[in-house]
Amino acid sequence: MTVRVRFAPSPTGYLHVGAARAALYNYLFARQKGGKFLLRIEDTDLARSTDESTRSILEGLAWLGLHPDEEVVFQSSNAGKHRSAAHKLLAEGRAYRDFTPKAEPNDANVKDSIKDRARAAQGVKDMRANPFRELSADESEKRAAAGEPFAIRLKVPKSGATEFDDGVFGRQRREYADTEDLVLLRSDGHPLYNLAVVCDDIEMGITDVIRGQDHLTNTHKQILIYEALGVPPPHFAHLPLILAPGGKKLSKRIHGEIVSLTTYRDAGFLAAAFRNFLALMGWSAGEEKEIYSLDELIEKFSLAGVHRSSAIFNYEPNNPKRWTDDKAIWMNAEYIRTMPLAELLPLVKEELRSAKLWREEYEPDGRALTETVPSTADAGPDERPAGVALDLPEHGSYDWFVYTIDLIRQRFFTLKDFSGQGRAYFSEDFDFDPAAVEKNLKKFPELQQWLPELADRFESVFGEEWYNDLGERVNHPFTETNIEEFVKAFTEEKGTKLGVMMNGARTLLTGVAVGPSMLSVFEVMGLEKTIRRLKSQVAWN
RNA sequence: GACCGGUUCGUCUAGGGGUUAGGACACCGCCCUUUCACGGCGGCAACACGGGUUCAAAUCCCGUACCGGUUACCA
Repeated sequence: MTVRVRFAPSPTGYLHVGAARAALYNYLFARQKGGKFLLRIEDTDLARSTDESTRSILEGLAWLGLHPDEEVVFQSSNAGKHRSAAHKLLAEGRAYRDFTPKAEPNDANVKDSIKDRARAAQGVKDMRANPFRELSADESEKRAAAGEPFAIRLKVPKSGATEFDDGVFGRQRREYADTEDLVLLRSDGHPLYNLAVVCDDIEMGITDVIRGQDHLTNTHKQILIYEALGVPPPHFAHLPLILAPGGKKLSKRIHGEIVSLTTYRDAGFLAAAFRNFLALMGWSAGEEKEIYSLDELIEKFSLAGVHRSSAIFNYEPNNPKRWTDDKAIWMNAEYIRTMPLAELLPLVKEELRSAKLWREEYEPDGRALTETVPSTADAGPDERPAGVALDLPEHGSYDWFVYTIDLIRQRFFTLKDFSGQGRAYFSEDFDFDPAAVEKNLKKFPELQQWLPELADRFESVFGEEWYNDLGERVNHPFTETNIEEFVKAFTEEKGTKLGVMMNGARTLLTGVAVGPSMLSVFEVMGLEKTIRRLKSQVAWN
């Protein structure tokens, strides 16, 4: 039988990282088994469901690359079928009308009041105590016909137990006595979750239900419904929950946008990196490997490798450096510095574009950024693209762009860094990090004279261009080797350390204190910008 | 309260009767270096507790503690 799994979120907010992980596991499972991955939006809670939420879920899944194989199912459009299933069970005597007046929902703290009520009952509640359970069919019909409102409840047998083998948690058993006569249909005619899920899963031909552990006890109720309906239940597998630091459930109300998938997209995470991180939250292939491509995840994934214990999603709200799980941040950085440039470049392009830093010259006709480009990070000056080593006019070209990105990506954590920390590479309008100015400039006041002087020297040595008859440049090109020799001599002349000069220059050129080798920075900025920025007094004021 | 689960470094985890309990992130130190959040080397750091079973328990059994889930005419 072909495997068919589904991800079934309710559209009552953004896509939660835990839900995203459930979607991912479903997807991996389906792909590995050659099955289908389906999406069903459980929008039966009219009061809380929103279209915006549905869009956000769809967006999030698309970002992660989890595309459903069939048309999206909206649960609300199946309400009629759910209703008739309930009535069928009623007609067969497997369910009954409950004329108990509906209790008023006590607002915000429903969960707490339920818990309190249960605690007060001391756990000795008789689940079969409903007086309408044994009401005669005639009487029941009569009252219904008279217009008295009623809910339909499943008639759970008095003795026995539901059992199933969970793909993660193993054999599960629950006495009927512990399961109430659950409501299938509300008195206003709306089907309830457990009925809707079962009906839809049957209708969609779901073979394996992989979902959060919070549904583990629901499963027993659902099996009861399958049995009443006379349909064999699918396989079930429940996933451990993702907790916040301190061991509490990761929730929107308490933990805010940290739990939303879109937060990560918007913060400059790579989908591949976050997917990789998510896959490892609660699953392991049992090997010492951390970086997995999607294909590898599909190949290696197994329910047996899913843990039974919940994982903690670590983060520190007030620490900008650790605003989310540090392993997630590390993994994103790892992807940024090691992934093929052809995959990274288009993402950087998008980032620069949205920061208004993108220039069409970086991707001229016939040179798509998606074409395979070898990393030049370890290449010597002679092996680099021509446009890089020769300063203008190639400066700002495709080759310059590719080389620059490859250079600066080594120390970046997110795509945002390309437009933030890396802004000075693409724009004249960049800020100076006060800490960098303090540490690298103000601490050495002489630099205010020296650096502009260095600029003048640069100009006289590298500025004029002479060419021979063949059109080859014969004077000093502004390249690492030449710059190094020159700056060293200049530093010696001033009687200071090379580091002082270099770091001062770094701050003026890039606005920050960290980055690649300063020689590369000079080269990549080009002579013109280097001179202008070394002379600028903006940072000094 | 009841039912169901869980508990290996701070975090993610490997290991499922005999291991110096392994890796990764984070952290610390050293090296490289013009800086650095790159890289290299090294370090710190864990089997919740108590009983059993066994020659031998992180690993199997029981109990306790703690944590989580569920206990709706929410999903």
